[in-house]
Amino acid sequence: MTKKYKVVFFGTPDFSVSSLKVLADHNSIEMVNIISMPDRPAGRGKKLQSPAVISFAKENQLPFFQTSNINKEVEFLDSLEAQDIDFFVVIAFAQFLGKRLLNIPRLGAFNIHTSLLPKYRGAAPIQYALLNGDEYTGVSIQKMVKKMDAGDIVYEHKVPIDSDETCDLLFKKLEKEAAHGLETFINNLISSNEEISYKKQDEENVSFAPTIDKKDGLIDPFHFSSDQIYNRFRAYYPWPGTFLFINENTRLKIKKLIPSDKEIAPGTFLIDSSNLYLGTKSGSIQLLEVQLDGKKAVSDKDFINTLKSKQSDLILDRSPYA
RNA sequence: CGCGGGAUGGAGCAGUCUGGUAGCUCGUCGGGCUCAUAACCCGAAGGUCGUAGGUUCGAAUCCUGCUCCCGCAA
Repeated sequence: MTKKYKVVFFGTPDFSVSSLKVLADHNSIEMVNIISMPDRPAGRGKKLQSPAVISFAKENQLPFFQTSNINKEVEFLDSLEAQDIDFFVVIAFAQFLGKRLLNIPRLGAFNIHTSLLPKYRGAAPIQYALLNGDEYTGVSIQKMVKKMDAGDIVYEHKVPIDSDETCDLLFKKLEKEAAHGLETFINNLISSNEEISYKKQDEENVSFAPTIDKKDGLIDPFHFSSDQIYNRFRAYYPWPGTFLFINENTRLKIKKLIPSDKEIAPGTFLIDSSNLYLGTKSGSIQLLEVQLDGKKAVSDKDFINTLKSKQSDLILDRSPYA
């Protein structure tokens, strides 16, 4: 009879579910527990909602545990320590694991990180790859140490980024790649009799990808070129999204845009038949789909129709850049 | 009970505060101009104003219930 590895999973959003599924379906793995954040009020109406990982656990009748700080759950840690856990898998958990926790599993805690470490340590590696216009990113699995995302690498895989790829698409792609990477790593671990090869991270080339702030979604045509804004748009789609203010403090969300060569004065709108452009520091951006608060997203054509019928001008509110 | 915006011809909107024959920019169809056009000119069709009820001589407009959509916040 083959040995069953006792595994504890840590994760929270949709993104974690594919990897959790790999573990749950693996016939050499026993899911000891699934740990996630507490239910939170979310959506319009603020109804309580479970993290995606917990919904999965419930549907599949797997044991789970929810807490806002796992390190403080003393009784729970006691019980884990008593269970001879083989390893942890951590993906998009949104909490740090303290020393005591990291010492529990026999083989270690393995974190799936969606960049090629040591590049983009931190919370938003996928967004930063897009923000910087990178042509590829990847999936790394590192054996966790106390320092964030700084552990030795046990698996890595390069993933190309399409030049027009947006964050939502890249997330989906990397969710699959992450799950595939986890599966590969686990199968190697088992078939090699736990001979894991570790690669140290090159501390010279570390970079960070800190949490995205909502107000970073403001488009700044005075300081950024059309390509930079386009990268920002791709990185922040759909969250937090990119936006700017028109007329007087009216927020205009940009749902779709592409860079353009048209040279227009920075911060100036140009309506050319049914196309809408905004001049940037270099080149311009063409707005293809926009949305006003409380309204549905509309095409450039529809937006222009309304402006024409109201005979109102479209001017950029410059106050956010002052 | 988290806060707020919206529903008007096929599309996007104005009109609602201060009730009185429904308008704009497009699209569609027909005609004209043109070598030609997604351009320009002329004309036409198309709406019981989300839904149910109430107030009124009269409701898109005021009041109440309901349904659906969206932004914020998480």
